[in-house]
Amino acid sequence: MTNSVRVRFAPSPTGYPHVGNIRTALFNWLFARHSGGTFIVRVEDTDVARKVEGAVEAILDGLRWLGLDWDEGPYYQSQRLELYHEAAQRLVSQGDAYYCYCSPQRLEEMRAEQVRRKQPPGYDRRCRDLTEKERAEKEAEGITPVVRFKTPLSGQTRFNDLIWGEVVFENDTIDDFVLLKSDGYPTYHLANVVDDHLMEITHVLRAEEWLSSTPRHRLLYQALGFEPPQFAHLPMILGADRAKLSKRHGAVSITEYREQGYLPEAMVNFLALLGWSLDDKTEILPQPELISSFSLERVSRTAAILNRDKLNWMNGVYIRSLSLEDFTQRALPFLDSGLPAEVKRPLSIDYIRRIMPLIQERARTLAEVAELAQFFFVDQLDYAPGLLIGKGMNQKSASQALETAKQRLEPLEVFDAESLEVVLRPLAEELGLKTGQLFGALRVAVTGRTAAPPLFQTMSVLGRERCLRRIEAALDRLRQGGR
RNA sequence: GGCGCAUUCGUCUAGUGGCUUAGGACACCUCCCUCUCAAGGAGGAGAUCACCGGUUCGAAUCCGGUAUGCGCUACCA
Repeated sequence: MTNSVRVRFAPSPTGYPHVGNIRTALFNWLFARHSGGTFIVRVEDTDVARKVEGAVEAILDGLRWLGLDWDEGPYYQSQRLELYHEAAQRLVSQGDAYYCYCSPQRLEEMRAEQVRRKQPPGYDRRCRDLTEKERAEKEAEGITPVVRFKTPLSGQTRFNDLIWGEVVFENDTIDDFVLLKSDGYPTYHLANVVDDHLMEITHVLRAEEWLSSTPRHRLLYQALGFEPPQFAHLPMILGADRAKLSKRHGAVSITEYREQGYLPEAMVNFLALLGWSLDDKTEILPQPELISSFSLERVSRTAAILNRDKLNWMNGVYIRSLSLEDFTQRALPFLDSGLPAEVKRPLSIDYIRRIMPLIQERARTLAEVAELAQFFFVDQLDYAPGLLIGKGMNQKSASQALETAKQRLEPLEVFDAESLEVVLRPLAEELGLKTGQLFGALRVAVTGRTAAPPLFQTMSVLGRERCLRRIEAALDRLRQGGR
């Protein structure tokens, strides 16, 4: 198959893998998997100054976590420098590029002047038509030049973006951009075009911020005699204030989402729906459905804001869909790191297995599991004594209720949910209380909170001794509170 | 400043000239279920489809202008 799809995810290791980049990777991956094509990872490490240690691993980890497996790469542009040099050289000898000896200072001053005069900033092309003699003089001064592209001074560059339709740019608005920097590294523009050609990329799916650069790339393809790929620019993901995503928007790195207990499957589903939709109602689309239904035609053109509430909801949906064992295994590390230090380690897996059914349907993130289950593990419960006294009750009736309950529970041999219900439900009526009142007092006594999993199941897991001890402690609190 | 692009409930979105009194989801509110919470069920509120003008028998959908926002305008990607 000569015409099969080849796409790439081309991150630059200048920082953490934020959700916008990851969403771009996802769309590339979905597009490749949908069409039976090839997904390639290429690290664009051409900016030596901004390179961040460990960034590549973080990016690759993020992809692996989400299950975005790649078929080729990762390739590193820093290891392919000759290729870019050759291309630049060829462009120079063809007359499509030239050496520029302007100093950074001169460029900066020039730009400042242009801005001051409210003119469009851009290189003034001083070195575009240097004579051999002038060039030789500059070389003699020991200046290492950059290579600039000789952008056509007139005409238009147009292309048909798969998502945005036909886009037209006037060539005279594009300046002579740099292809090769003086440190020998290529700029994004050169490296990107050379590699996309060499790697036979058929579709370039990248963020919208590249739309304005695309005419430069088209011009380069043309000058190099390469067949350009199809372009599809993806809408951006913005922060809640509609500004470009940055650290102050909270979690922006995909690794943070993992740490906060989001499931990769939920993350994939959620991210896929940021800028893409199947129809007017389908929200839950697990990976296989995503792959089979993904299409560029249904990618939207408007920037999206990441809605945490909806992510939380969706993560809850995925958590509930897990098998109990799977959920337990995934929750384990979060329990281990989230439970107070005083709780003895290693945690008992058997005990945890009995707790998790009560937690699974209530957790929206794995990180919440530790908090939701904490009272199952700690020795001392910490709560305000007033919580023991429910609506329509007072200290006396609360004490009496707990005291009586304690007496009835003590002789119980079987301490399962059913037996507990048989004993406690009638007790409420006997005490002249509503079930909510009795159970509420017991719930607080036994869990320290007013919202918890169902009482009988909870008590059953806690066990008779622990329940009795906690009820005793609650009675103590009530007595102290009354002094 | 120049160039490019966008604009439907708070947010994600459906919608490509009549099927639309603009549909769904999250969040919010009410009710049901119920020992609390969660989940689930039933309802509700929430969008003059940015604005102005035009084309048309008919426009969220087509055209023009304005506003706002975003992106690019680096020897960053």
